[in-house]
Amino acid sequence: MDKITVAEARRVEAVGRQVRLRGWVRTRRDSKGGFSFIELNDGSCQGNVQVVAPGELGNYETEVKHLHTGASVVIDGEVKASPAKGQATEVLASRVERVGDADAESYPLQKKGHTFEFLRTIAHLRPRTNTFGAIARLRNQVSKSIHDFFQEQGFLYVHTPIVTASDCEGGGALFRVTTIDPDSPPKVDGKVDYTKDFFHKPAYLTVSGQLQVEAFACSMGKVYTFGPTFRAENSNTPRHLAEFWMVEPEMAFFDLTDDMDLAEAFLKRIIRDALTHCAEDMKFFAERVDKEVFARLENVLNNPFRRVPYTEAVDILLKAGKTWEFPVAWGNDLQSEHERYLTEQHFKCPVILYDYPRTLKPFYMRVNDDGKTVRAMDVLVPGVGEIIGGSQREERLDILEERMREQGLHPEGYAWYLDLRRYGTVPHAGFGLGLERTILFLSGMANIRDVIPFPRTPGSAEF
RNA sequence: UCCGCGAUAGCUCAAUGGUAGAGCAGCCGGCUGUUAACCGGCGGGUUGUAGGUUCGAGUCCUACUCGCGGAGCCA
Repeated sequence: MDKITVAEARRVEAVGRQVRLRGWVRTRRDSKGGFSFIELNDGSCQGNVQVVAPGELGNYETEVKHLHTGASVVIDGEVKASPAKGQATEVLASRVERVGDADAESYPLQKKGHTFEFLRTIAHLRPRTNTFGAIARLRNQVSKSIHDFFQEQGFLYVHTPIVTASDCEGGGALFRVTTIDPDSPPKVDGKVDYTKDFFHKPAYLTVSGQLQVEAFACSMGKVYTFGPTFRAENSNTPRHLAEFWMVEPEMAFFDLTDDMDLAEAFLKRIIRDALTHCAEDMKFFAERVDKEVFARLENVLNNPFRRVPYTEAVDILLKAGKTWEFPVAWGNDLQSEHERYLTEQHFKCPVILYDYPRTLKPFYMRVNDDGKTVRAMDVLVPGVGEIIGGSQREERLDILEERMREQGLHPEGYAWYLDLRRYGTVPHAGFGLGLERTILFLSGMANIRDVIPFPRTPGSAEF
């Protein structure tokens, strides 16, 4: 008697084996011929295994015929080739143990489909559905691909801090971390005295591990960080979360071209792995979620990413003969409508835009010789828009300080970061990829709240 | 944060300002190596909240709450 998964039991090689299966009932169909069919799922794969429960079972009338959707069971039996259409194998049960019943009157999941909006209100039960099981497995695969890709290339995984005491990229997008009693905060000169706080200064949840991971790139060479990231922006859209996962590689002695090469290879690896290792789930997405998903992924996989300077992109947009909701002009940031036009209609393939105006990008991006642009790059893909943002970093101390002042930042607050340029500075580059947006792209799911187990958005931190 | 749409049974949705319904799910029965099974019966409602207009409001008006879509910000 081997304990096996539903995924194993569904394979024809399992025929003839005596096995034990553990899982949850998806549906039950009774036959007056004196037996029942139980669709069993244990999360190991998209499909269920059909269990045939004969009427001779001692608990057939008392328990088996009353197994509801959602009940947990242990099944002992023999895997057999299925005589009927719909599945290659089935399990003839010699024992069915009901472990935990699920009251049919109150259990919210039904055999039939539910809207994603409704499932969001029962986020603790939705992994028991086809779609969210598939998402969970895909998320796992993408996480594994991220580690595999970088580890195989000799990258070092660095754990950057979740709590940061430096107010990195400016103002209001940060969650404050404090142990101060909000009802009676210590005060000095009428303002809250953060020197009395846990860290003796204001502290926040990280918005990016980039600055810290640069420190390790400038000593270990090729490194990456992969973890949760927090934004307190009041964005209520299908593409934003207050808590999300981001992978950020950072490489010493890399220029912007090296950075683009890596980003392109990385994205293609993630897609290839998903198609190879999540084939059944990807097929489910193509059939039930987004019919275009394979075409879109093949397009990205099989085309070189078109690399276009920002200045050229602006020219293309100006000559497109279209009326834009937001004006196109050199120095203006590109809007969603512009990015989508470039990747979906003009080039019809993935596009990497680079060399953006210095006024549009953060202080740490390297200034080009023209003095007007910086070595920034954004990867745009059809169907989603921007999926990766990166840059070659400014390694020259004097220019970096100048850029900080230009953007109203105080170099004194970044002493440790400036030390990386003061002592043994090197050209280096990196990028960031949002995990959830990648899952949206891969699955064709429409709402980012449905590709993370427990979404956190403005006004919502349930579960 | 701005603009738009919505909220009715457990779920998905109907209902000219005039007695709140259907399908699915559930329960009971029937039938069947079934496949989102099928057939019959039964139970199920403070129509998001608070006001207002009206003889009469699920329906019209106001505010609020929540959800969704678009935009901004961004990953």
